[in-house]
Amino acid sequence: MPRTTDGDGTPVPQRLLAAATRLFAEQGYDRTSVQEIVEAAGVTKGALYHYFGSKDDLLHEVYARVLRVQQERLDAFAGADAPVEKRLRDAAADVVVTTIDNLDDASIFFRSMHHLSPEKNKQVRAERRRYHERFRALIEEGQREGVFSTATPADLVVDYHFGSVHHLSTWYRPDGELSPQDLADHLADLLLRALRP
Amino acid sequence: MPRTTDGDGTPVPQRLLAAATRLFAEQGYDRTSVQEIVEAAGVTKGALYHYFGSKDDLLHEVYARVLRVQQERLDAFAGADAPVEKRLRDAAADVVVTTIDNLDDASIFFRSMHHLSPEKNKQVRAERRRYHERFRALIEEGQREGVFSTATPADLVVDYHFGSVHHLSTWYRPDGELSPQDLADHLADLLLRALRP
DNA sequence: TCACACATACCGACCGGTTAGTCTGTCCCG
DNA sequence: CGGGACAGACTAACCGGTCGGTATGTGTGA
Repeated sequence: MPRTTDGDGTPVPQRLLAAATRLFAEQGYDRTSVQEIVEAAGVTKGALYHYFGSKDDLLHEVYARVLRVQQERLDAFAGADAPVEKRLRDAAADVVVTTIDNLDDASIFFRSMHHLSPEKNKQVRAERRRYHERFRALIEEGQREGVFSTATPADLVVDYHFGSVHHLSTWYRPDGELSPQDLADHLADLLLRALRP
Repeated sequence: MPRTTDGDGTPVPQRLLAAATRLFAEQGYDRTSVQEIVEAAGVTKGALYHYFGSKDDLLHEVYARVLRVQQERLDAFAGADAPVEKRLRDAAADVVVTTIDNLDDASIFFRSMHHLSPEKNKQVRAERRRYHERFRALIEEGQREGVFSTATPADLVVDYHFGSVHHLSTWYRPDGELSPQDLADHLADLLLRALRP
């Protein structure tokens, strides 16, 4: 039997990624030592450097995974067959729900991006931009149709909305009385209300 | 002549604080060494530890300064003699302008808060809450008067707005075509539009 | 079917370098 | 001449990453 899955059923690379995600979110990238990560995953440094090129590489993998998932979901909502108000509302609410579902990823995202090497940072920013642009296109579509106000430039509206989404990890408490879906509905509502002509 | 001001006219503690602020914002708290700070301020470690108890202490001072300034400004705007819509709009726009004026402080704030020791973190959160509550009271006042919609709970609206304000340091580029005041007007407008009954 | 060759997965000691913080001493002002 | 304001050498603790080594599995040719 290959060691890759021993002890626990999940393969070692995934276990390392999961441990790193949790620890990065809890203590920050710089404050998490490679030693801590491998201990949490039940392996040693040899295993980590067998699968990943560097600690930085590990962080990059976390980002790549999140970005991939979010882009896929946005594309699905934005490309649906429905009026633009509904598509925007659904997309805006969905990003809130999935962000809450992965609050660890979110806090890593907005706190640790500058720890990535310049080239990887550039790569992440490029993917991030693609995401924003898809969202912006949705708003511009509604503005052309006349269902959204043109008082504010679309890209500003996008940054306004995502600013608060990114900050969810700072103030949202899962044990509060507001369910993720309720919160998502409220935030999407705020966006749509701000866009009323 | 006391050494306290030599070389440059500004006192050593302030020079240390200014250097630390810039470096923390540029590279993050953990990636900035005490050695770098003292070199940038033109002194040595002896001076730093003469005035500050620890590196953590230095970060806390940065926070304290920002919070004090922002609270004062908010109190002034919120307590003015004007209809609540105008007071909220002015306060919402002002926080954007002053945040842009001190983008370094802002990026430290939202990236490095978790580096503070638990007790200092608690202290900062408490002051932060006071600030949010003053802002929320303004919204609730308008809701009672019937000039703001009650569709969304006031504290959610506050978090929505400040989420994007905190994220200004991520995406706002001072060399862009949008002046700080223009941007502030747009963001305040988005808030007020979302609150229309 | 057995033996040999090789690859993969992982261990853990180790290294060069960095860091926050300390401590002793010096200088200068009142 | 006493004490505040620093200088700067020093230390003890880590940290990311490397590397030689081992155990297990897999493919292949006779």
